[in-house]
Amino acid sequence: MSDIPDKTLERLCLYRRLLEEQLLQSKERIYSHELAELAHITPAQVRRDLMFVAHVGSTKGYKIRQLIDDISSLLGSHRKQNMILFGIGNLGRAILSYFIGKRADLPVIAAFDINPEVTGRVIAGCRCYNFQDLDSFLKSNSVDMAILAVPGSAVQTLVDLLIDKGIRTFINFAPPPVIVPHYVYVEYVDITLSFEKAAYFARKQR
Amino acid sequence: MSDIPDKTLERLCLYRRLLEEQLLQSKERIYSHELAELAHITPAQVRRDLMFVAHVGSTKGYKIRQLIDDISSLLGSHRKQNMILFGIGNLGRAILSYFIGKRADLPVIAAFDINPEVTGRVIAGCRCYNFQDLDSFLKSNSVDMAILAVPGSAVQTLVDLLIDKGIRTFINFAPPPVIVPHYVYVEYVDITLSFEKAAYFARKQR
DNA sequence: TTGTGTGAATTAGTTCACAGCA
DNA sequence: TGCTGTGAACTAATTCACACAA
Repeated sequence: MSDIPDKTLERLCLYRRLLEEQLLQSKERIYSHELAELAHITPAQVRRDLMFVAHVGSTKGYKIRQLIDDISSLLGSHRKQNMILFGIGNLGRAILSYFIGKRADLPVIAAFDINPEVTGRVIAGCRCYNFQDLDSFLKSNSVDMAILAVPGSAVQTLVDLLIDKGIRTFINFAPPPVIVPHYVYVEYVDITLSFEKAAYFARKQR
Repeated sequence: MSDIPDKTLERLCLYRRLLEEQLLQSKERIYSHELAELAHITPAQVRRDLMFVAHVGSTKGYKIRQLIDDISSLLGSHRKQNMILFGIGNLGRAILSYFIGKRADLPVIAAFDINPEVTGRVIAGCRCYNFQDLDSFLKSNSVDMAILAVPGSAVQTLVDLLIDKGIRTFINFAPPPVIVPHYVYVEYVDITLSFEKAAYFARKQR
C-alpha cells in the first residue's frame, strides 16, 4: 500500500508529535539520540527512519522546525480530512467525546446510527443522523474516512455498503477482521486486545 | 518479557475470540485455512502460531472447544484481574462507558482523579475517588493493572508513583512513551496515531 | 488423499559500525 | 571531534514446501 514501511510510518507520526512538543519548549535543534530517548528507541532507528525523509541533518543535529515540515510533506500536508462515524453506542459516543476538537485537521463531521432513539440530536458537537440519510449526506459533503463503531456482527455488511458508496479508508473499532478489496485501507483499533495482552503480562509477573 | 513472541500473542487472543464465535454457531471443528480466513492471514501463519499451544490437530482439523482451552491455558486462565483507571476526563469516561461490563474477568473497580469536581460520584457503575484516597484504596483492594488516561504531561510522574506503590502493568492511552524498569510492562494504545496512519493512506488514495 | 507440523528459505525490521562531513 | 547517513550484519517474522499421520 505504501513505499514507507508500516512501522516507520508510525514512528514518523510519533516523531512529529514529539518534535512539536519540543518546539513549544523553544528548543530549535535536536540530535538523533535525544529524539531516540523521547521516543524510547535507539538512535540508529531514528536515523534509519529519517532516511525516508528528504532532510539533511548536520553534526549540530536536526533543525526541529524544518524536520517537522519535511516529515509533514512526506506524510502529506495537514489538509483537512473529514471523517464520519457509524454506531452511536457507548463506544461511538466515547470516540466522539474523546476525539471531537482534538485535531482540527481530522474533524468528525457527522455520526450515523440505525436506532432512531439516538439520531437527530447533537453529541459532543457532532450531529447524529439516521442511517437512511447517508446518501443525501454524502452528496453534499466530502468524506475521507469512516470510523466504524458498530457491533462486530454488522461491520462487514456496513463496510461493503460504504465501499460501494465510494469510501476507501476505515478506522475499525469492531474486533472482527473485515474483507475488503486491495484498494481499500482498514486500520484496526482493538482496545479489548490491548487489555488482554496486558492481562497476560500481569499474570506472568506474579 | 515473554517466551511467546508479541505478534503471536496478539493473534492467539484473536484466534480465541474467533473460535468462541464459531462455537456459538455450533461449529465443532475447524481447519487452519478456515481460521486463517477468519483472521485474515495465511494458514501457515495459523499453524505456526499454534505450535506454541500444546495441542494436536488432525487431518480433520482442530477441535474448537479443546483448542480454546489449550490457548487459554497458555495465555493463563481467565481469572479475574482488577483494574483501576486514572484520569476522569473525556478519554477516561469514554474508556469507562465502553469497557465497564464488557469483560467480567477484567473489571474496572475504581477511578481516580485529582480534580474534586469529578470525584465522589459514580460513572458508568464505577466509583470515582480523589487521588489522595489511593493509598487506603490499595490497602483494601487487590489491583492488577492500571489504566492511564491522564494528560501526557502528567503520565511519567504518575507511573513512577504507581510503580512505587507496587503496580506492575499499565495500559497507557496517553501518547508520550514512558520510561519504566524492566520488570514493568506498559501496553500503549495510541488512538490518535491510528487516525493519523489512516489519514496518510486516505491522502495517498486520491 | 488431505491437512497438520515443521525444517528450510525468504522477507522484513533492527542494530552495528564506520566513512565522511562540518 | 562528534554527529549524521548508510552499507553490512544480524535478528525477528513470515511463508514455502514437504514428510508424516489418519
